Amino acid sequence: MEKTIIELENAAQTLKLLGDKNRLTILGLVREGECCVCEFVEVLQMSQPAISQHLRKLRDAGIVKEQRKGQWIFYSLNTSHTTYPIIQQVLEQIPDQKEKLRALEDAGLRIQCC
Amino acid sequence: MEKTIIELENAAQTLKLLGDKNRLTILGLVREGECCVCEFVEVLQMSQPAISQHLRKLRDAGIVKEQRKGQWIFYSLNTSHTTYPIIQQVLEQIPDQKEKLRALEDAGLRIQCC
DNA sequence: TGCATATATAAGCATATGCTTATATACTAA
DNA sequence: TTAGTATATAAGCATATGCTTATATATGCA
Repeated sequence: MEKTIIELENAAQTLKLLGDKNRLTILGLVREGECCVCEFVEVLQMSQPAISQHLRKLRDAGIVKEQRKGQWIFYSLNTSHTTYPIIQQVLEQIPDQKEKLRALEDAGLRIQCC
Repeated sequence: MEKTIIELENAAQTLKLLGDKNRLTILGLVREGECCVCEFVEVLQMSQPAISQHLRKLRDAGIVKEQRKGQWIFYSLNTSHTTYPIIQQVLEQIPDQKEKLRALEDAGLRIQCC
């Protein structure tokens, strides 16, 4: 398997974005599959604009990509981005967020908007 | 091989520290072996207090450890720290800093103080 | 068309960050 | 003991960051 070396400056910029508890949780969530904004709002218990601003940073950096589906916009990991290997490695070393998504589903909040 | 999961909050704090070009370079350097402060100053072309402050953050977080040898203080990776696996994975994905250390040695600046 | 829902953007503000300069501390050697 | 070298700390400042509230935009549906 060939190794892609990520430029130090790009890596630093990406790591800076990962270095926030809320954004790291967002990435932990999309790791499980695409999520829409209202789900992040619910799981993180943050205001919608705050979530939106975090998502914008992640999207501007190419870490996540968005896809509109009618009324909703879904975010997912951008697996084809240069820094994806770093993201992947980092996410493998933190607790997964499956439980939070399950709780959301149990509360009927996942179906509600997706 | 057993997997150690790093708490999300700890991971975020560590990643925030890695998310700085200069600190990431410092870690790239100590990855090759212990280095003293003056070497960081030389390689990064930054002021001594600026380097010192970066080192303090890394040390306070447990990412690096220090060892005084006479007049000099050497820094190295703290391989026994909880977040070491993350550091290790990240460092494997960025360009190594061997060249810079070699240049330092060629300039006689490595021997000078170590 | 008009209203409700989902999301984005803008402006403002408190706090965090990363440097600078000045100074303190610790060690070495004359 | 005194001077020199290596490093740390403190204070100050400009800029970055992450929220808030208010508002704009886009879509779906009656």
